[in-house]
Amino acid sequence: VSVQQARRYLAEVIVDVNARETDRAYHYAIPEEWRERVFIGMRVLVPFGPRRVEGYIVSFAQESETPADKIRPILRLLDDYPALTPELIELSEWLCERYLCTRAQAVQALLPGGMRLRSTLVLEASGKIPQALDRQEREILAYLDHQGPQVKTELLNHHPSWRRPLARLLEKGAVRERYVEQTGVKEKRVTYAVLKMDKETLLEKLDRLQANAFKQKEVALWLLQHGGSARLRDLLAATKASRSTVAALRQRGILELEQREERRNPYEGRFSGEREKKLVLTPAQARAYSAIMDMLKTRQAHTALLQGVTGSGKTEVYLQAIEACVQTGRQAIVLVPEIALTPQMVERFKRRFGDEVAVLHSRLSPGERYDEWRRIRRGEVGIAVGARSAVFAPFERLGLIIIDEEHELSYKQEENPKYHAREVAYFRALYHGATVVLGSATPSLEVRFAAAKGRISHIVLPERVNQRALPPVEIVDMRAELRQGNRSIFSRRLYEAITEKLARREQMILFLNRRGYATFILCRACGYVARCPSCDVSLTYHYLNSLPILRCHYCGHAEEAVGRCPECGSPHIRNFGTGTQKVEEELLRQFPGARVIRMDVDTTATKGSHERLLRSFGRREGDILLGTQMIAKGLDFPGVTLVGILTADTSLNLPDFRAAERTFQLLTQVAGRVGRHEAPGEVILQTYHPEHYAIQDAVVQDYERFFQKEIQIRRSLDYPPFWEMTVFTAAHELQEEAFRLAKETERWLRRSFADDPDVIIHEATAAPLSRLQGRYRFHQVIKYKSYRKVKKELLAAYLHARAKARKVDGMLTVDVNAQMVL
DNA sequence: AGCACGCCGACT
DNA sequence: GTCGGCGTGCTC
Repeated sequence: VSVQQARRYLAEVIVDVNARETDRAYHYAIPEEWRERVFIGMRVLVPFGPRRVEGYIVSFAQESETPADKIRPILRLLDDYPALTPELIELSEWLCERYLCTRAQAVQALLPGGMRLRSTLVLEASGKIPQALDRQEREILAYLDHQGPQVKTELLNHHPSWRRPLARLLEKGAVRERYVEQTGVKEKRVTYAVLKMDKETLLEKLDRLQANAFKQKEVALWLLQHGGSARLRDLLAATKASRSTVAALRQRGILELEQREERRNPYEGRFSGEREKKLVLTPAQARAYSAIMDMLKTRQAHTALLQGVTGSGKTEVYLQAIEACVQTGRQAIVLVPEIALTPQMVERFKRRFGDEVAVLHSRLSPGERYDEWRRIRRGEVGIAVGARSAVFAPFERLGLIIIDEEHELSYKQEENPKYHAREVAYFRALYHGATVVLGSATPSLEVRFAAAKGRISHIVLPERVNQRALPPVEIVDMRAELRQGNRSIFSRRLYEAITEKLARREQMILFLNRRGYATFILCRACGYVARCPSCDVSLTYHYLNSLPILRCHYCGHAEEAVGRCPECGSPHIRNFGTGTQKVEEELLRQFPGARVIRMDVDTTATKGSHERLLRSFGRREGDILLGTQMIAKGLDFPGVTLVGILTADTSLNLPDFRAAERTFQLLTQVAGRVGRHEAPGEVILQTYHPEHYAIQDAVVQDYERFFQKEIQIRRSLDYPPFWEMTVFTAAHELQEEAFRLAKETERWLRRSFADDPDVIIHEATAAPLSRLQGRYRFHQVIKYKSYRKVKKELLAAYLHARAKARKVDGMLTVDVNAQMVL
């Protein structure tokens, strides 16, 4: 240690500047007085050109190639502990290589967003006024005097012409620049009042107080009753005392005020009681459990697919494996799709493990998130449950990573770094010798294929815990309905079922994968369809506070809906397709008195609304839960006896190679919401493609049959899992330019991989979403057998094409191991 | 990515 | 002459 300490002269620092040009370590001097307190992985504030930015120490050095006069000292340590562990530093490096992102982006993904430092340069009048000032200089000074200090970049954005006169004012000293660092979330500190003497001394001392010091006595006794220390706020509230009373007690040395750190606990006061007991495992569960135990015990990296139908008790296996893992002093991460991270799911973990589990999800405040993260970082908890980014939970003795609903697309991040949580889990498992368990009723083709090839273990839970058969699924051919004159959203069969369930006061779930009112609007006179002005999609009809508006689901553009066709003026303009809003309206019309709870992005936008709606349905305050994707997963309501899938085809018609897989998974998932308890359930599935294999196989819940068919298609069309796919996307305001950029990428790739049989380079083509936010989009797809063999060339192609795109004001992005091609 | 600098055509 | 737009280069 002492040798290392002695050598801490220079720190190699990654700066939080997201640019290729600055994507490397910079050397900074470590001020002498910090040499004992500086560690690898710490966040620091450093000068960077004319700016100050956040940086991360990735190593120490004694000497540097950089001339000594260029090396500047670290300005500040941002934490008193290293935010990044050595493993996370390595992981950030791996993320860059794997997903072709910058180091700054990689590190940002690893840390809770709220803790990032934001530095702004603020201008203020110095009060010193030189004599010779021109008109503009006087104007700026007057502005600053009047409006107070201004953020420099904002000021110059509003008044670009002020750049030069401002520079002169700075030189003359009439205006000052000052850096303001917003440190991001910090520990929450709360003032406590603490008694400074024992009971006897206190009572004695109180006796000797003046007779009229009622309040002081009251406060001191209250504090004594409450264990000698309490939050100052609580004390003042309870005793109705004022600060001056407390100050008087302080003066007499009776109590002292202390700043204490306080945890922002999102589950304050809940789950503190008795822990839920383990359930008795079924023989199949016990076999799964012991298979996982065997892998854990080796302390070597292992992966297993845990495949079990909905209701087969995967979660109980997870819980017991986690418990065993934690008992041996190792830690566990559980990933759940954000959409399935419902209160029900969190409660299950909290009831079992109480405060031993840290929960990370998007509905926490930045402060709560930071505190949960720090409990993990300090090793105070052994378990982290969360969505995708929880895979970065900074544990140092990781033993087990569970990815539930492994097939979910949300495990792939859509922004840089475009990582897949499963791949990050593999990296971490290798580092720690940990076990990865991938759980699903409908595994992704990649994972199921890996199990078939023996690359990962395959554990199967063949039946439901309660031995209840899966609910019968009935297909309704909507084409036949139409032929027989039923133009309603509800088939006659579904209509009857809803009527019957309502009469019996049973609950039901209706699923529709589309929000809004109508999917598009069309003029029957001239064929005009309302489209987004900046994206290549039709606008969706919504009601916002009972006002009809047209909205783009991709960029958020909204416009008022008019009763006449803007092209030909015809009044015969009407809605086609159906969204959740319209279904809700139809339900209320056709089933008067039915209580409908609608759940989609529009009704769950505000904090807590998601939980509120679910709880309300759980308390049977609604008969029908109508919703999109978000009701497909993780929900468990004993009273539900009917699931209606209004159109099973929406996802089937997506122009993506995973359309069939997605459809099968979604239908199986939704059907699984019913009949988990005593009441038998049924599922009614409406479709225009009853003969499609994804639908046929979902109806009988035959994953294996689906897998066999789909894997053959993937093989014959050269899709994953046989090839990995990387997609370059070129975007430009002009269609020709976007195409040219994609073509340029294609050309470069073809030159790099001449006739490599392990690489397939596709022709540049228009993206299915051919225009987005005002830019035309073209794809360039490349497939390969081994990333290791192509990564250098991929990076070169990317940098080349990106540089070209820059020059013409275009965009070029890359998605390594793309999961979706839209 | 920011930010400053410096060049150059368009104005008072 | 100066103003304002934009390309270029640097950041330990």
